[in-house]
Amino acid sequence: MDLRPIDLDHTLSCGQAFRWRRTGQTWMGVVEGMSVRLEQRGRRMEVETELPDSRIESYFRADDDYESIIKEISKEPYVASLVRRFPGLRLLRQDPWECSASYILATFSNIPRIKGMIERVCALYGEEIEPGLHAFPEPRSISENGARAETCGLGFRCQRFIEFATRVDRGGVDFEGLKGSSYEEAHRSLVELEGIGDKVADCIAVFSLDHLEAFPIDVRIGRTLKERYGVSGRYGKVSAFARSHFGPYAGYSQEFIYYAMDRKNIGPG
DNA sequence: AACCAGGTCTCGA
DNA sequence: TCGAGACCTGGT
Repeated sequence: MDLRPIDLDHTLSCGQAFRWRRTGQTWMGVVEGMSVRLEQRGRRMEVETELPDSRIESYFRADDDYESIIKEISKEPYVASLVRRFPGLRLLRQDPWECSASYILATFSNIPRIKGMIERVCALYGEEIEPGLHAFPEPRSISENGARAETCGLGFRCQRFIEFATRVDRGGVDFEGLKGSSYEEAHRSLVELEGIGDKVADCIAVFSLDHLEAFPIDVRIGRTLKERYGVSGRYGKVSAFARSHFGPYAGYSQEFIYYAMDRKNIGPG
């Protein structure tokens, strides 16, 4: 697929999505309930799936003007250096329901465990589309049999997860409306929901609702902002600084920064 | 084998 | 409105 530039390793392992797995040179995942295999080919990728190309292009945000976004966020010197280090890192356009449910589970945990929780939920509730490969479940499967979720090791997130699935199943979350509204409105509506606070709301906004100015601030991003820019304090204040400092595509900047921190802990690659 | 984690909620002041 | 504590438990 001529989606340039794209770097699959950067894009799929930077922490925005939890279910992609790399085996050898192949990345495997599930998009819209269909299995997808991807391989890097220079600055493009090869795609193997039954999903129409248009859906893959949408998932990888091919409609973004990547070059001009990179140019825009590169006005900030630190981000400019990261853009050079990690060319082809792209934001994804995830399904809002899957994204919300996943980030509700991601609360106060760590990535290996988050992946484990999500995989157990998929194995229990999701359709098996290939041997050993499950789709992300529909909200209804969860709401219909919430009790079984207790076997998934979700801890205190379990109740929130079931309640959220039930609400979505009943049409109680208007994702399309949230896409259409402003970032501020979307954020305000999302934090009303049980289990969704400022940070998770921003993850949902930027990773699935096309609000690219959303800038999720977790503890580590927070530390970086304090050390590098001297900003700290309440979420709303730091968030306002980040959106103003990094600009209309702050969400892209955030992903580069987050990935760079992650790399530092693992070691240079 | 302790320790810690992509935060959120609930309290008092 | 704001800051401090509690919080399930899997993965390392």
